[in-house]
Amino acid sequence: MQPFLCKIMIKIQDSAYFNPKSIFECGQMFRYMPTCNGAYRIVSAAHMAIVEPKGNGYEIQSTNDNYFTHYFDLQRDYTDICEKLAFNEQMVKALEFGRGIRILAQNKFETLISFIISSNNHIPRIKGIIERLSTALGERKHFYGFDYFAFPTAEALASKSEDYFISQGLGYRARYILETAKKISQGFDLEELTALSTRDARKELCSLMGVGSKVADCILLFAYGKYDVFPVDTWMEKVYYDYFDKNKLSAKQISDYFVNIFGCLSGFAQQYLFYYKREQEI
DNA sequence: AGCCAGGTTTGTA
DNA sequence: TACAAACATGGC
Repeated sequence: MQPFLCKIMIKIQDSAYFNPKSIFECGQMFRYMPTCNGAYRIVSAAHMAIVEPKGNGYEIQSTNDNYFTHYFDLQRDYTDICEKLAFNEQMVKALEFGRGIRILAQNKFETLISFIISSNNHIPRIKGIIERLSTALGERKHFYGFDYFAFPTAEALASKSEDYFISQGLGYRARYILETAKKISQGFDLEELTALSTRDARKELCSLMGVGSKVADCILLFAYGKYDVFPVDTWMEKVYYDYFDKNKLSAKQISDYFVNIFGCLSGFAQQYLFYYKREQEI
């Protein structure tokens, strides 16, 4: 501890487009814990941050300010995005409801594994499984009196057995996690995909066990900053039929329908709609 | 008590 | 290419 040093921290002066509840609970990340008075403790990869209200904005204390400045996508102007996404009445409502959402720039491996776990699964359960794996296999860390566990490395996951992951409640996803962790630890380079087109990067991600088009789109959106994707899950199918059109379409067709409308801002549109719809019906 | 979840894999035509 | 069954688990 160095109590005499002034701790550098991130200050959010204008909270018009920064709301921790919206950011963390909109379904893009799973390692968050609401504490009190609108504050949150979060873990991303090997880093931890504490986000708390201060004055008209927020203060973020973290293990790595550079990491979280990028993570929160703080340089982006969301005023412009929200203006362009106001396509219809339901979009306006979703934008108003989720005003403080920001699409996070998350760790690629953590996002890959987390969204393999997410498939055909409930968010509360996904959170539980991820915390269990992190506690068991992640490096123990310490920050401001809090113990936390880094997200497990590919090597740490690859060193376990399929039965181990079944014992952790992963069900039939146990095999997917093990196979994909092995592939990553054996040299499959997630960073290399950054330079590829969205289409090519998606194809590469889909070559990993447990990654289909929806999970791939979530990884592209939440970890690669590729915003020209529109992940379609059961909630987004409801959004399509309730707010947009009644034509019976496949998930792939629904995704294409929305990308055709929202283009390079599709990922943002999807996230506002997901948060809005799920919070209405949950 | 069943339904369902931020779907993918595998098999079939 | 398109469609359907199988799939483990547990929160609600």
